[in-house]
Amino acid sequence: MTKVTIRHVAEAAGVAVKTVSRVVNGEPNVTPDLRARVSQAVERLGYVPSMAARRMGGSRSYLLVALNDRNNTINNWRSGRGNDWLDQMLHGAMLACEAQGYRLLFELVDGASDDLDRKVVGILSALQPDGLILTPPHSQNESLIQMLVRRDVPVVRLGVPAHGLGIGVYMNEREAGAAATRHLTALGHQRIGFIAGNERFAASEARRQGYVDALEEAGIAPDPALQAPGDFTYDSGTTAVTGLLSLDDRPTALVASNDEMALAALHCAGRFGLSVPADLSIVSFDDTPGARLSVPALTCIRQPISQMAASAAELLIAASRDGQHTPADHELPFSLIVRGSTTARS
Amino acid sequence: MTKVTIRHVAEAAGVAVKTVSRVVNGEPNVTPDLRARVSQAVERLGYVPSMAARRMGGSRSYLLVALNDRNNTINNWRSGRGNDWLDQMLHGAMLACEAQGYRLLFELVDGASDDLDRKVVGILSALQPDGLILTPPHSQNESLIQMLVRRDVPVVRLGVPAHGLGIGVYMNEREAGAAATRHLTALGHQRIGFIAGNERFAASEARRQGYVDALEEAGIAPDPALQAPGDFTYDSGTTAVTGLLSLDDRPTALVASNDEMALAALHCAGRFGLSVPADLSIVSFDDTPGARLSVPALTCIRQPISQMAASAAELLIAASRDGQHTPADHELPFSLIVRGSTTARS
DNA sequence: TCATTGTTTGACAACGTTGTCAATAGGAGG
DNA sequence: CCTCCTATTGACAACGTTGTCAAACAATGA
Repeated sequence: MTKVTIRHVAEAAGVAVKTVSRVVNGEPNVTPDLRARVSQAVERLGYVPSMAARRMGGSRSYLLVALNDRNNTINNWRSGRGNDWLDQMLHGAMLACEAQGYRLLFELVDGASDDLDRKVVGILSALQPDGLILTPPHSQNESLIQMLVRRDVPVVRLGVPAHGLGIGVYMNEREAGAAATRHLTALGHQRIGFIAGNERFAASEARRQGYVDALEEAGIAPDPALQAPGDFTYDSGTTAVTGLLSLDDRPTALVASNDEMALAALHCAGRFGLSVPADLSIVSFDDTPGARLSVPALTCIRQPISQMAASAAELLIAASRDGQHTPADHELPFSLIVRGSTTARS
Repeated sequence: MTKVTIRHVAEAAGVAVKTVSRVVNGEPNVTPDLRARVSQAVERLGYVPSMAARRMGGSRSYLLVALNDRNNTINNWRSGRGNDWLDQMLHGAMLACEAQGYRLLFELVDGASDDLDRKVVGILSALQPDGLILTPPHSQNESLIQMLVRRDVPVVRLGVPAHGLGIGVYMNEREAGAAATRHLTALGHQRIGFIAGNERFAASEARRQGYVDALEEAGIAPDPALQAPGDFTYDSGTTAVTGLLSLDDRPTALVASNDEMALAALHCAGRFGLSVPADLSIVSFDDTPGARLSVPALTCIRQPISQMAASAAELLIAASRDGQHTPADHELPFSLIVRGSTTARS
């Protein structure tokens, strides 16, 4: 009933502790006979190695840390990612960790540059993780990442290309912006408005560029008056949409940079006597639960969040195991989910 | 630039490592002189003790683990708690941990009883946390908790009274159900429907009882026909509401056991030609973002989730520090947030 | 046969901290 | 001034694992 250590297993199996260690870690050079005896003892005693001792004795900690900005998790949708971004991220990363005997520790950080650096170093010193997952907007913090790379900590940057500094796992935001817009041009829309996201996030500008790309593809001249600023919040969506719908030559369709602003657009349209999608088509980004439950449900771009997180974890584990530190970029596919908020131009 | 250990600090300050340990841990019996010298060295070298080594050497791990059911986090609102339950929980618990130099590790578990027990024991062996936070529905799993108590692991049970087994941190669900209902009776409603939650969660039945309590208080005989089953999902809400609104003597108000089913009710009401709140008042539970963004916004009961989580963490830290293991119950207050979905009976 | 190579096994130090206990210093009381 | 007690400091073992290295043994080739 008391704590069972590697020594107990060794004794039970009649071998040296090092042999148990080898078996538990799947190392080579153990005869099948011994391997079986040890495995049986492990099973029978219910032995699970202590992470702390592993970290002390060996060179790995079997721990990954995910850094998230505090403002992104507080219950306010302020980040534009919605609460289930976190949810999916954790789910994806944890499954991948679990499969490889790793654990994920989730940390909240905030604060300005210097303070943040100090905090991250503290986390590194205390936890000594085998790798770090950075989420937006910190995944764009070049100086922070430089510091981490200098310290030889494997780093995955979620949501942005790494461009040689760390490992990037992301979707093509620009292409996604284009896909959203193409969906509308294909439906015959010509006047298409765009509600931008918070500039703090690199994805915001990329999506806007994609929007412009698709318009040009369709031979439509991008009209600056149709591009409204936003910051991912409901209120900013209301402001933006009010402006766009007040134009003399109002748009027949909108691309909103996230679901929340799209919901604002949905409600706002009603105030202008417009019905969605008959008078106004709306495409957005995120595919949050709110987007599925609205009436009509929103056509939107879905990010492969949990796959991105799973890849991130796998890449870090591989990097730490092989002691490699190769920068890399991994682009994952997004998907366009067509629902009731878009229709052909009447 | 390399790893700085307690030995480096000791050397820099010209004292023994044990003295540094004492200063870092705020132990008594160190002269102010030395304390200052050591603190300064710690600061200058940027020393942060290694959690792994602390766990190895000492008796504490400075780590709490929160156990959550996998089905509650997957992006589907299936649990009835909405995604931001997780968000708020993490936020509250982490803040409390941070304030005391602890860390929180979030773990997903699932599976049936035996399997679950084994998994939890594995987590205990690997991580050796100073305490465990259980979320619903596992916080109701008496056999699991008995096992944990037997192993002397401090346990907080979130969302339910502990009744002598572990530490309970919760809100009074029954009273909350009554408060929601009282709000409606006070507005003059007589025919008040109730949409129940998933029976797997103890809160579901408690809320229903509170509903009955409030009706009786108001001298209204509870009508079984007005009580519809549900499981916290949108679809179950639709089914329930369709049934209730199809009654000859249809209710003028509804209590929904969570926001998502309330949103279903909101949409459903439209299909029956009823407008909310003029023809149908709706009160719900959770106060999720969706409840605030709907039109009209939902009147609802708000759980003090992040406070509950913070208390949980604080109680565990105290319990582990004092080596105490006293069962206790802590009830936290809920709040009724009145918004646009309720009005006086016309 | 003997040296050589490779495979399997284990002994032992090391990791960075805290718990224990002994040594020392400083003060109080006689 | 001496003794006793307490406050302060430090030396050292211990925690549970893995890395390193050497020993024992088996297989290979000359």
